[in-house]
Amino acid sequence: MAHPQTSCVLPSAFFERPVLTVAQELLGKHLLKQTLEGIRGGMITEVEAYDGVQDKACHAHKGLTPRTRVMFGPAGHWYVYLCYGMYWMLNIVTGEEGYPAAVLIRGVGDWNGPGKLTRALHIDRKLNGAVATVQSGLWIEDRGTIIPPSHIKRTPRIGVAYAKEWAEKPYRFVLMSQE
DNA sequence: ACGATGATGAAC
DNA sequence: TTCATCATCGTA
Repeated sequence: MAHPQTSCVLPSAFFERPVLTVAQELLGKHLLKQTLEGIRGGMITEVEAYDGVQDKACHAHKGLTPRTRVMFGPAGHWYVYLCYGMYWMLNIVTGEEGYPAAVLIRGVGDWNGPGKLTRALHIDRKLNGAVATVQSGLWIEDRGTIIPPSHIKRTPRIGVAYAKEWAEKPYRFVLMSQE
């Protein structure tokens, strides 16, 4: 049997698609960070989609501001912001340039929760606006894992009750654990 | 159930 | 310049 498929760094074209498509397909991919101790990371297990100015839960709902500028830019760049004064949230920009959308990475490997994984991987504002490449030190790889649609659970997003009807949309994707 | 903790955007 | 709000988490 042939050697298992080699790792492939996701190219920007992967992210230049509708945010719901990208969010779903990010499950099973590997988030990797270059640290002083070497390359660390794990499989992406939970994500949320934030979709344009019409999405009341999306920061870009307020329009183009200094904070949301990265989301209006080209796909494949990191959008990192501080939440509740303590936790860094990691997002990857998707879709066409000028259309503000991004995927929030909420679960990686054994880290459950968006603030825990950024703390573990030392991800902070220095990566805001950077491109997801090996050179930038934070990237995503396809290691050949196939995720059947039946292993993906869709639910409303977490912590966005203020978004009214948009809070109910099933924009959260969770990889169900398998034995 | 609640406090830590600071950036953000809007109001004044 | 002040204010309410906030895509969270650990402790109680």
